[in-house]
Amino acid sequence: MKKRILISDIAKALGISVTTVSFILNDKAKEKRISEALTNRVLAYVQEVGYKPNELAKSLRTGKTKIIALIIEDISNPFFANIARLIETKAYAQGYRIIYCSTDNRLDKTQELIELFYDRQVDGFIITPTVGLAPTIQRLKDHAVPLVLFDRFLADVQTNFVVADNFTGANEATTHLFEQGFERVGFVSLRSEQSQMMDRLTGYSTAVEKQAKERYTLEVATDSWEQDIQDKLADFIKEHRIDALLFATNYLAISGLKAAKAQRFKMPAMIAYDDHTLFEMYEPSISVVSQPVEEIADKLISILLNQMQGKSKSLREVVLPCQLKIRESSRFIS
Amino acid sequence: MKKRILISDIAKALGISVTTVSFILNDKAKEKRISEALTNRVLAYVQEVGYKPNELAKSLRTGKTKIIALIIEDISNPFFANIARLIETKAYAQGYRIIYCSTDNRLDKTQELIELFYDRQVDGFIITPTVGLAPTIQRLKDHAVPLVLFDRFLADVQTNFVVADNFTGANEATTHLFEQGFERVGFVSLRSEQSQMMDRLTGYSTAVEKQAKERYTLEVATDSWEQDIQDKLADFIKEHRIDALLFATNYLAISGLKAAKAQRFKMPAMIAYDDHTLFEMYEPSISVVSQPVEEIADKLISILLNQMQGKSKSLREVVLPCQLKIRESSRFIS
DNA sequence: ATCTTGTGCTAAAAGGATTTATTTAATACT
DNA sequence: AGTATTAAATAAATCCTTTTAGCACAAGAT
Repeated sequence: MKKRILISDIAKALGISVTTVSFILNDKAKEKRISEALTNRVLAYVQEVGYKPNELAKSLRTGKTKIIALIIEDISNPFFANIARLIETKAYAQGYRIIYCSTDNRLDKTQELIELFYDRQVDGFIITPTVGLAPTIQRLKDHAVPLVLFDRFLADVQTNFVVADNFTGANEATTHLFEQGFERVGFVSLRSEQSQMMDRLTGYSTAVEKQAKERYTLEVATDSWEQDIQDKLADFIKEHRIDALLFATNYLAISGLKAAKAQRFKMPAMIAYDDHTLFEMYEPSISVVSQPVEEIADKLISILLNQMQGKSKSLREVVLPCQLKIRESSRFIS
Repeated sequence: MKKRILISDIAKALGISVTTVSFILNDKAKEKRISEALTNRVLAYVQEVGYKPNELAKSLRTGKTKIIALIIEDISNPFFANIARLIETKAYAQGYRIIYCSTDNRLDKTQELIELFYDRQVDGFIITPTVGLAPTIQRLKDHAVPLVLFDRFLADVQTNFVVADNFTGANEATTHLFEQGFERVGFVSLRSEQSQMMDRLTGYSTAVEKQAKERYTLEVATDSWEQDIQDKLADFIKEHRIDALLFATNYLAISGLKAAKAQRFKMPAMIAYDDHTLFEMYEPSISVVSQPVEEIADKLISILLNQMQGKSKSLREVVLPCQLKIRESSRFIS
């Protein structure tokens, strides 16, 4: 268990000053006019003894931590886990590490997490905001902290964000169901004012109106029990004699499938929002509106890096198109 | 964008020394015999101005970061994502944050990550080790870094670990298939020397021998293409006229299902290792050997916390029982 | 001979906390 | 009265870097 080697050890060993070593290690040798001979000697020695600077001390001095905070609804949801994975890879390639936490969409927890990571001086934030988070986000903005929201945005504060075109996604899905010949198309979503949920609802409603059909919506409380959701869903379908359904999230759709299985009723035609291995493999395979996860992750990172490196101060509001993947579950069977 | 308030600001405002404030804030008022009156005055003022210490400076001085590194095969795999979520929650409750990275089971990347996080002075490590990682782990041990492995362990170095009883899990699953009346039970696994894969293979082999039946194994290279895996699987099943299969990982099992779907052959009876939403909902539902994720996460955190808080230096090697969840896919249909 | 300019390097401050060692004042004890 | 003890607080060192400001010397300009 030998002691960590310090920059001062290097300096002492070579009989030069700490400053010089630091300059050389931070690629400022040229700029600071350190001779090439010495530069090479230092580099060689550093290599030889395997010196690595103490990142904490470095961060303390520079104010940069090379850490990005990922504050996300739930890392165990495949949609978020996949994005997390992509973000991680891209950040890593640029020398950034990810520190993350799940919020469960709870405002208090989210606020606390942001505060906490802010105190830890992370270099930037990627956040799926909860309703009511605007003041907290505004504060980050006031402190000029690089940040970008995703999956949803906040109307009350202007920030960078990357979201999918949820209106069009839901609209096209609904229209597709009507075009298939279904008449009583329902919409199941979360009781939430999150922008993505609102947009999906509006997308559905607009499509229904255009077809001059009836609207049937079911809003599930975010903190409901699984069993409760299943019961409500079954009732909803039976009561309104729904013949096709659009689910606003993948887990609601899964609850729907579970309900049908447990209570032995036939699931109407359906489309889910956000793809999932299950939907691809299910019998019948489930049609979905899928978000371009790769592009989302790409945009998130590139916007954030730009902000962090001060290359661009301009606001970036990115809306990416969704893709309607038509599979078997939305087919009309007369 | 006002300036951060420092501990020295507090001291100045109250006309006392920085030392005193620090003692009070670190619950050492009693021990250091700071008068109760002053203690309260300081606490009140700190509360009032909302002072929070700079965590970097704190960490630099104390050597503690309150950060745990989670170095995991792949955060987008539901099995790992679920465990990550549980670990996160438990760590959070104890004031620890998680910094994570996915390794893809690549040795070089894993080594680099460990080195990196070590330099960042994380307080502890939770790692799914790759083959060949023993020297790196040994080095961490030499430096007395708290760590615990999971999902698999390394034979060449003694460390804390938490794994499932993979031998018994695979053994029982295989035996169950024979008991159902299947004759030609195959085993599909990864070409890997990871302990959990070896144990599952041994579990299968032992069960086969006990029944005096034939062994049929297929080992897939870890870096194979999806299409390649599917082709190999289809060939394997046909060539050996397999009537039941045990899959060593959930994603191999999913590849199997995809192959059957794409190439339109009937999937033999099967059991998968590690549960997945898909398996629960699939038609027929897929029997699985499921690992006790909650308990695994519990043990991991409690062992790590114990180590970090110096409560226990003893080695903890935890092996938790798996649960065979019999569903439809392993039923014999004559 | 003096002044600039440029080269190559360094001493010391700064970043913001914790902790060790010490001081001061007050009280208790012969 | 003089000493020992204790309570209450603090100055200064420490953690390990980066960065600012500046020194010493040589070469060229006036």
